[in-house]
Amino acid sequence: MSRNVPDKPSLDGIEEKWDAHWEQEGTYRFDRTKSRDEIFAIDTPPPTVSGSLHMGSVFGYVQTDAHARYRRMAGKEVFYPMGWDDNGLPTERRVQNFYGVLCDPSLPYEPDLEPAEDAHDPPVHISRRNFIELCHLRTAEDEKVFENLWRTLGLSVDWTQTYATIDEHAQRTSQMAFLNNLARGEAYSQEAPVLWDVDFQSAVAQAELEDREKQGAYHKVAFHGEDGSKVYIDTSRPELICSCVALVAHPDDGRYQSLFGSTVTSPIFGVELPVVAHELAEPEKGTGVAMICTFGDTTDVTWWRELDLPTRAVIGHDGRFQDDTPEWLTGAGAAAYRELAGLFPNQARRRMAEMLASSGDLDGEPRQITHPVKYYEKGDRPLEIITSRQWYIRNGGRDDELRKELLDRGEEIRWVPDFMGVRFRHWVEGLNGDWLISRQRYFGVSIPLWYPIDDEGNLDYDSPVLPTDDQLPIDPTSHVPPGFDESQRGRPGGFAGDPDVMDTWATSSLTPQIAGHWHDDPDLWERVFPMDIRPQGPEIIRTWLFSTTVRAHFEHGTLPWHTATINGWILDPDRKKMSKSKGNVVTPLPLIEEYGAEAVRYWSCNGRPGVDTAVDFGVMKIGRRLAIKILNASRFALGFTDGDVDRTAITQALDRSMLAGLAEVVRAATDAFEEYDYARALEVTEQSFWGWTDDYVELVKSRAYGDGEDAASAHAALQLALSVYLRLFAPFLPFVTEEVWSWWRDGSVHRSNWPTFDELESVVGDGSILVSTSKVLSAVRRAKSDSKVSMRAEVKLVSVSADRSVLDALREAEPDLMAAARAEAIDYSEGEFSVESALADDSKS
RNA sequence: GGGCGUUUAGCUCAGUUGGCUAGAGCACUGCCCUUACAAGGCAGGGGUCGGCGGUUCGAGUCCGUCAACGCCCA
Repeated sequence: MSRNVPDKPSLDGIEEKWDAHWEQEGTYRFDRTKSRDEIFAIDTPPPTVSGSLHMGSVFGYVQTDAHARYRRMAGKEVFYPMGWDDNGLPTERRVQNFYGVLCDPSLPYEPDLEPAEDAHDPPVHISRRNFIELCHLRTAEDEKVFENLWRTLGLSVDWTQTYATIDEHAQRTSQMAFLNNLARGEAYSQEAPVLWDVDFQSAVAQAELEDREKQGAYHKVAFHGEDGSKVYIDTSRPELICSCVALVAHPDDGRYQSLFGSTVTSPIFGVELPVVAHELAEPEKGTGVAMICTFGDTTDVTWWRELDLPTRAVIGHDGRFQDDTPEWLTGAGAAAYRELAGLFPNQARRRMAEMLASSGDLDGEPRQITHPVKYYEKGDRPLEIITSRQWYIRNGGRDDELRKELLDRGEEIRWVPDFMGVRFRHWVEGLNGDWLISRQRYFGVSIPLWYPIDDEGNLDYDSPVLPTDDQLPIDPTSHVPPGFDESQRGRPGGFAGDPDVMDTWATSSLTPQIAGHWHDDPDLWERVFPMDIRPQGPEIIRTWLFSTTVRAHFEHGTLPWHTATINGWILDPDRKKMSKSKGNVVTPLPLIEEYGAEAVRYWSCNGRPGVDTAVDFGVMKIGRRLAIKILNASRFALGFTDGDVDRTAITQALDRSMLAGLAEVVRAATDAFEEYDYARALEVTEQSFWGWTDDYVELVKSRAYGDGEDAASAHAALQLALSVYLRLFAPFLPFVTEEVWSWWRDGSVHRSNWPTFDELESVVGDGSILVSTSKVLSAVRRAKSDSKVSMRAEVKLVSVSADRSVLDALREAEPDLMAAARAEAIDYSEGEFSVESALADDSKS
C-alpha cells in the first residue's frame, strides 16, 4: 500500500478530525453479540452535569479511557457507556440561579411559560411542572457541553449507550428497584427524627453531612432540684430548654449519684424532668450534666431512643419555633414560650438568655466556644433535627448482620490502590442509621407510592398502594393508582400520592442496572453484569460506591463489579484544594486549546493510581512535545519505502537487538496495565521511545539512507518498531497515534492488536548490542560536547576498553556505530570500560 | 481524638518483590541550524532519599518512633 506521509506533520485539528472519523466508523461501538467472558464492562461515573467543568472531571475519566483502550486492543469487547447525573438538588439550584425562578408546588402549570435568559431578582415563582421542565431544558444543554468535552478529550465511549439519571429508563429502573426493596422489606418508612435543612426544607442523609467549626457560647443554666438546690448545666442551645425531656450525667460520675432517679424543674418553664444516667454523657464537658432536648443534636436522638424518653418538638419544618404553644407548657411556662414562638433558633437563643438572666437562672456571662456544628454539605445554616415520616433503605447501620455482609462485600472488591478499601470499611463500621432516601424536593425520581385515605381523612402509611410494573415510571402526584380515579385524590376514602422524590444516590446507585438494561434487556444484562470495573473518585466511596454495593447485594446477591479503581484528588498548581470560593478552579477547555487534548491526557495518565495530583502545565508541555516527536519520528521511519517491508528482511544484529529491548518494553507495559497501572505503562513506553529516537534512530540512519539488504533490514525494523510504539502509545495519545497509523495502515490503531512478545519472537536478537553501542555513542558525543564541536565533527579513532562480551557486542554493530559517531576507526581492548575519542585536527577549530 | 495518605535535586514527580557510584522532566549552564524534529537536539552541574532508633552482609525500599502537610471520620 502506498503511503501518505505529510511533509510537515502537525497536531492542529486532529481532535475534531478523528472524533468525527471514529463516530462515522463506529470505532468504539459495543458489539453485543460477544459473550460475558469476551466483554470488559465499565461502570462509568455519570458526571453531575450541573457542576462546573474542572480538571477533576477530566483526570479520572482519561485514566479510565486509557485502560478501556488497552482492554479493547488486548482483545476485549469494551462496554463503555456514559451517563449524566442530572437529577437532584444541584440541578434545582442551577435552574433557580440560571433562570431566576423558584418552585412553588401550589401554583398551576403554565403551558406557555417562557424562561427568561437571565436570572432576575426577586425570583419568579413557578409551578412544579414548569420548574421540572426548566430542569430538563437546562440539563439537556449542560449535557451537550459535557459530551463535547469528552469527545475532544478522546474518550472511547460508545455514544449510543448514554443515559441520564432522570430519563424515563433510569426512573423506571429506580422505581422498580425501590419496589423490589419494599417487597423484600429492605425499604421502609418511619416517623423518626431526621436531620433537616431548614432552607431546602428537606431531610438530609448521613453521607451528606459535614462538620463545620462554628462560634458558639456555653450558657451555665440552673435547674432546680426537689430540695431547692440548683443543678447547673452548660448548654450552647438554651433556647431548647422548653423542649427538654431529661437531664443526663455519666453513671460513674460521683458528683451526681444522688441525683439519679430524682427530678428537677426546668427554669422559666417549670417542667418537671427526670435525671438519668448514660455513658455518652461526658463528665469533663461543662458541668458534667447535660440536658436532653428533642432534638438539639444527634446525641439527643440516641438518648431519646435508648432511654425511651418522650418527644417534645418545638422547631417546625421552616426552622422556626412553632406558633402553637406546646401542650406540656402551662401558666408562666406557656407565657414564656410565646416570647419564642415564630423566632429562628439564633433569635430565640438571645431572647432566652435575657429571660434566664432576669430570672437569675443564668450563672455568669455566656462563655465563647468553638465547636463542630452539623451542616448539610450544600447548606448554609446549621441542620435542625425534626421528626417526620421518611423512607429508608437498610444499609447495616441498624443491623449488625447486614453490616457484616456488606463489610464482606467490601473485602471481596479488588481495590486499586488497595489502601482505598479501608475507607469503605471505616464508613460501614461507622454507620449509625439506615439510608434515608426520601427528599422533600421536586427534580428527582418520585417515590412510586400512594397512600389510602380513611374515612376520617388519615393517611394509611402502612399499606401503600403500589403501581403495576407497566405503569412505571410514575409521578404519584399526577398519576392515579389502580382502582381509583383522579376525583378521589386527597379525599376521605380516596388516596394521596407520596409527594417526595428519592435522593440522587438512590438512582445513581443503580448505574450498572441502568446502563446494562437490567429489567428491559435481559440478553444485554447477562453479557455485562457483574461489571468489571468501577472507576471513581475517593470522595464518593461512602456514597456512590457503597450505595451501589448495597443495591446489588440486595437485588442480585453479588458485587456490582469486581474491581474499584480510585483516582487521586486534583489540586491546583500550588497544590491547594481547588474550590470555587478560592477562585483557583482550573477549567480544562482553555488548556486543551493551548496544549492540545493529547497533552491534557498525558498529564492525566502521569498521575499514579490513587495519588493526589496537582495541575501541572509543565507536564502538559512534555505531553505535547511527545506527540510532536511521534509525528516526526514516524515521518522518518516511514520515509524510505512505499510499501511494507517484510519482517524477514530484519537480519542486522543491531536491528534485532533493538527489537529485543522493545519486546521487554511490551512485556513491562502489558504487566503494568494488567495491574491497572496505566501510569507505569506510559512511563516505560515513553522512556524506551526517547531512547529509540536518540540512539537507535541515529545509529541506523546512515544505513537506512543506503540501499540493499542492510538498508532493507533497517527499513523493516524501523517500521515494525514504529508499529509497536504506536500501539503502546495508543491508549494514552489516541489522536496522534491514529493520525500516523492512517498514513500507512488500514483500519484504526484502536482496533488493532495489542503488541505481544510472541509477535516479536521471530525477530529478536541480543539486546545487549544496542545497549553497549549506545553507551559508546553517548561517550563520543560527550567528548564532542566537551570539546565544543559539532556532533558532525569527525573522529579519527574511537578507543574502547571493555569486557570481552561487550567488545563482541560492539563489533556486531560496528559500521552503524562508526557512521553515527563519524569515526574513521575503532580500536578495541579488553579492560575496564572506557571510551577515548581522538577528534580530527580540523574539527577543533 | 481516631483513621488513611504524603514527605526523594530549586519545582513537579518515578523508584515494582531490600542489592552494584539514587532516576526523569521542568528550571539552570555549555555546545550544535546534523537531510524526522530549532516552540528542536546533544551534553553538563545539582540530592546526608523529613528526623531519630532498629532488623540485615546490605535500607530511599522492611519495623518502631517523632515531626510537618493533606484528606476522611468523630
